[in-house]
Amino acid sequence: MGSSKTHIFSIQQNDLAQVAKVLAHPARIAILEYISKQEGCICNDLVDEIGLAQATISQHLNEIKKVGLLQGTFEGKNLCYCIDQERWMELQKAFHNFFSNINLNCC
Amino acid sequence: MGSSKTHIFSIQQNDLAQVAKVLAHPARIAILEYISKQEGCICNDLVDEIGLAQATISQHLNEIKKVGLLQGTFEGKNLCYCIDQERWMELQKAFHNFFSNINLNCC
DNA sequence: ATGTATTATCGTAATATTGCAATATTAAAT
DNA sequence: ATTTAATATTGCAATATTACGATAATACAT
Repeated sequence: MGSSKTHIFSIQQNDLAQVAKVLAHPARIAILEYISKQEGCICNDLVDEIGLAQATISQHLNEIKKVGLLQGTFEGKNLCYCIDQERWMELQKAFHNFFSNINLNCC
Repeated sequence: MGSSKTHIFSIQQNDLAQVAKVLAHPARIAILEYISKQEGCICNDLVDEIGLAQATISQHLNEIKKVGLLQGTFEGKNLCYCIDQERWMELQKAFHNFFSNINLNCC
């Protein structure tokens, strides 16, 4: 074996896990934090800022994009990555619900 | 290579990523949800409930335990796993801060 | 002490992730 | 059309994760 048995879990459980997986790497946390600090974002800045190879940064950006957290628009010759506000708040709510709905009165 | 370059990131970034990693598997989401629904929790119930082998469940529980989210106390002959309230709320706050501190006014 | 039930650990195989160099693609400028 | 700069893709190696059967350890009951 080795692959996750996703089919035995609910869509909600798989979705939350998938989003958490994107946040489960410090480089992607750092990328999201850095993008949010800028007014815009040129990807090459990220390579200097984060300290990973350009190819690696590009792959991480792709992972973030895959869960819908990035919007990319062109600005001159440079690609400008932005955080998708609507999706961001959706995930914020999903995590909030997960943490809130857990019943802690045990033992 | 293949291993994460954790040393180039901040402690905060690594910590949040590590916790997210625990939530990055539907089985662990399901386990946490199930434990919270019970008044107590006998691990064997989990095997029936989740649908993974006993060894696999035990490993997942260990991952959850490693980030301090579980308290285990003995109750008769069965081990009773409980969610650690303090740690839970700490993580809730960490995620809340992460989502809140991101500045979305871009592009 | 022995048997039974529950949980943990070990060993192993399959798959996924991480990272980078090399190369390709893309867009703008000359 | 060529050159230049930025980003994406490919191919590969190293490491991590997921899963399970087999086995060990633990706790309780007899």
